[in-house]
Amino acid sequence: MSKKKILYVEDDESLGFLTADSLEQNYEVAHFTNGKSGFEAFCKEEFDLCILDVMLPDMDGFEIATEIRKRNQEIPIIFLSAKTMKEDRIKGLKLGADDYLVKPYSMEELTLKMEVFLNRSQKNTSKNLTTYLIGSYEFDPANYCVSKGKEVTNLTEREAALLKFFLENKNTVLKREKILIELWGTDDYFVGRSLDVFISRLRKVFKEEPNIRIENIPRVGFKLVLE
Amino acid sequence: MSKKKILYVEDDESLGFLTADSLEQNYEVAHFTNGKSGFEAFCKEEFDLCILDVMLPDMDGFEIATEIRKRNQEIPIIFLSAKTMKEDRIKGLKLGADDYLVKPYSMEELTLKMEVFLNRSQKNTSKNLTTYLIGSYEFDPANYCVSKGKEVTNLTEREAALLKFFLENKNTVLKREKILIELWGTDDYFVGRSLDVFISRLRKVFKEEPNIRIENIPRVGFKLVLE
DNA sequence: AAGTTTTGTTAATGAGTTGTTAATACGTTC
DNA sequence: GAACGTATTAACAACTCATTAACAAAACTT
Repeated sequence: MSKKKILYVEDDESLGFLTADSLEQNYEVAHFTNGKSGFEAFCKEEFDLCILDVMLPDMDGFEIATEIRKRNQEIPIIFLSAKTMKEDRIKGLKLGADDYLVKPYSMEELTLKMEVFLNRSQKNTSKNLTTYLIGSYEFDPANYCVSKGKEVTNLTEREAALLKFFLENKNTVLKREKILIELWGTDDYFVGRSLDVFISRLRKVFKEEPNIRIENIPRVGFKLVLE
Repeated sequence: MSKKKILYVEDDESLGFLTADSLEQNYEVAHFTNGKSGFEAFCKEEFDLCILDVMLPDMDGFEIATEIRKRNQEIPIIFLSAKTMKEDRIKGLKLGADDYLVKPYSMEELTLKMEVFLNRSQKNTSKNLTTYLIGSYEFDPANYCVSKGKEVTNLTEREAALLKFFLENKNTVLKREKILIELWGTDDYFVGRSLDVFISRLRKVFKEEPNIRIENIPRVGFKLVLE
């Protein structure tokens, strides 16, 4: 099945490129950094879903949405906004947006919403896995628990999300910022420290099995090593 | 390139042996006639692709696939089924099958699909689009590591950057200045000495292989020589 | 050949990062 | 609003790595 085409208009450089990069794993992403070029792209090509930042140079997200809706009543539109402002939210939904995400949002949150609208039944199949085997442990991401024989350890939501992310990328280095944007939606000193705390907790869960390791690459990130 | 290993589980005698025979021209085939032994083989050996009949004694194709997916999210799985039943097809795909063939299928059809997945997974594994071969070592710049067989050495960020720069310019002289400006952004006495320290460390990584050398051209720079 | 500069290597240093545990804040449920 | 579970922040210990230092070896200079 071919990748869905996403129109993504976002002018914030760091957030935009990181998000686009992350989305490109599962979608074909056309990323524009100003309203006008984004809208022009919409007119030229066929997309499956639009993600629009509200505040943009040239032409704001609402204007783009208005024009898009004149031409296509079906295509899902998701707004992104730094503001929580209720009026914005309502304005967006009135224009025919399908959903609204307030920054900072996590990639997890975003892709989840996207999936709902694209209603992809057989998505990245490994993500629908019931359980993962990790050494002699079994991890059930839906139920937030890790078991070894009869021994069951409950994980918290974040612990489970982090572990799942590692498993989807096992044996490869995940950069700190990538993890943070994916799961927390931002990347600052404090969420960074939070990540370290969760890493520590996950290590504790698997401490008995020395061939399950979360290795640190200083100043870069972490790698889940399974041998 | 060595032959790809195929796990093939099919209980129908005449079809199974004929197919296995035919596949053996191009692949290394492990053929099992019941679910349990097929799955056990999967656990013991490393395969490149699985072909599973749905209806099998002991353990059906879906069960095998479920267990396989817990252990390996990447390996392509192709189901074979006598039934056209849509539910079966969907069930299979949900379990993470990559394709589905309805019997009777032609060998041509089967090998075609196999090739698609084998090529794809080959590309996928090299999604670290640049993994360099250095003698009997393999360097993965995205993962900051050098491996020789099962032995894996983690490099630091700087070591990896330097090694990558050398590999991009192997067998050519890199001026000190150029390396320093490229990687450190400046060129003074102290960063120069730092470079020398890193050169020394990289040499240590490859010290066992005498035909991997970082040669010094006095007052000019260094050259990575690979023979 | 003696003196000077450059490079090789190992070790010491220090800034910054990470590991870990505890304390606090937050949100939910009753 | 108390009790609970969780995420975040704080605090401090431990560690890592790039840099600097120190000294040895090699390469140039005169």
